[in-house]
Amino acid sequence: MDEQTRMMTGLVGIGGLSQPDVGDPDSVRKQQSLGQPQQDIGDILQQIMAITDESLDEAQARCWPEEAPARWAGTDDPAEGGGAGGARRGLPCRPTSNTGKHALNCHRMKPALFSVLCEIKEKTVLSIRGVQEEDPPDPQIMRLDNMLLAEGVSGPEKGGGSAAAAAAAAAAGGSPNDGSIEHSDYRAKLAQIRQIYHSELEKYEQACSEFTNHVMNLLREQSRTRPISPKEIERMVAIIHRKFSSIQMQLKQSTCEAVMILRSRFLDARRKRRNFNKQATEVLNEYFYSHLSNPYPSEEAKEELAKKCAITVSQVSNWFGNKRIRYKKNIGKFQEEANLYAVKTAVDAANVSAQASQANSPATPNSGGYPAPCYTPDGRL
DNA sequence: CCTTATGATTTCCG
DNA sequence: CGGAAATCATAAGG
Repeated sequence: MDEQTRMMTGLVGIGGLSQPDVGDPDSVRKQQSLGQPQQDIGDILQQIMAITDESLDEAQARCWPEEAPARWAGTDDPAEGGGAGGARRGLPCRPTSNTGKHALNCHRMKPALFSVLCEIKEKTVLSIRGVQEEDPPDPQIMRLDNMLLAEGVSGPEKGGGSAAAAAAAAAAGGSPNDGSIEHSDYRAKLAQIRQIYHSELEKYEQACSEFTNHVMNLLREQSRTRPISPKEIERMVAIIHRKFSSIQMQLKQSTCEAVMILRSRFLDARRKRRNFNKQATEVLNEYFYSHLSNPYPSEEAKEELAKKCAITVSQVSNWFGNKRIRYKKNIGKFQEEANLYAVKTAVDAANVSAQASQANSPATPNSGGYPAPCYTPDGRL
C-alpha cells in the first residue's frame, strides 16, 4: 500500500507529463489538449491521498478498465504455477461508489501511467538481480534426510514394523519372534516419533502451500496496481519455501535427536543387562544339566526354552554360550549346581514316571553318580 | 568399595 | 552362520 502510493505518486511526476507516448497515447493527448492536465493530476493526487482509507480488496473488487500488460503477472500470466492460481479470480464487480481507488483505477490515464510504471520497474528490477538465486541442496538437511530414512522414520511405512526394528531383528538373527519383547517398546516409540514427524511435516507442508498460495494471490492482485514480474513472484515463493524448509529442518533435527535418544536408550538398555528371573534360570539350568553330554539345544528347543523363560531366542543362545564356556572353565565351581539340578530332574522324572512303582531313593537316582559330565572338557584340557 | 556373577557383545574360526 | 573365547558392563552381594 505504502509502496503503491509512492510509486503512483512518482509515476505521476515522471510519466504523466514528460512521456507522451505511453499506454494509450490518444487519450492522453486528447486529455492534455483539452487543457486541464493540472486538474487531472490534482485529482489523482487527491484520490491517492484518500486511498489509504480503502482496502485493496475493495478497490480490486471494482472493474479495471483494462488489463495489465502481458509481461507483468496479470490475471492470465502463463508463468503462474497452474494449480495455485484462480482462487480469487472472478471477483464480483461491484459498481458502487466511484471514489478512492476505484476512481483512480478507472481513470483514463491509468493504463498509461501503469505502463510507464512497468517500464521503470523493469529497468530497475533487472539491475537489482537476484541476490542468492541458487541455494545449494543444503548438506545438513540431506544428512538429516538420510538419517531419517535409515531409521525408518521417513520413507514408506513397513507394515507395522519400522525399517530400523526390522533391521535390528534381522541383525539379531532374523527369527520372527526374535527381539519382539525387547523391541516392541522401541518399535512403538519409534512409530510414535514417526507419526508425530509425519503429521508435523504434513502440517508444515500444508501451511507452506497455503501461505504460498496466499502470497501469490496477493501478489497477483497487487499486480493490478503495481508492476510485479513473474520473476518476483518466483523469488517470493522461493523465499517462502526457504523459510518453511528451515522450519522443516528444525523438525527433522529434533526428530533425529529424538530417534538418537531413543536409540541410545534402547541400545544401552540392551547392554544394561537385567538378570533373568529365578524361574527362567531354573528352566535353563535344568535343560543344561540334563543335557550335559550335549548342551546344544536345537533351534526348536531354543524357541521352546525362550517361550518358557519369556526371553528371546538369542538370549537363550547367549545363555548357553556363556554357560558352556563357564562350565567348562571350571567344572568344580559348578559341581554343586550340577548336583542340585541333577537331583531336581531326577526327582521330577521319578515323580512323573516311577511314581506308582517302587520309590527308589529319589535323592540319588544313579547310585550316587550323577550323569557324570559326559561333556568332558577336562579330557581335552 | 571391591569382588563375583552374569547377560551381552565382539572377535575369531571352521 | 553357529559356536568358542575373550571382553565388556552392569547387577548383586559382601
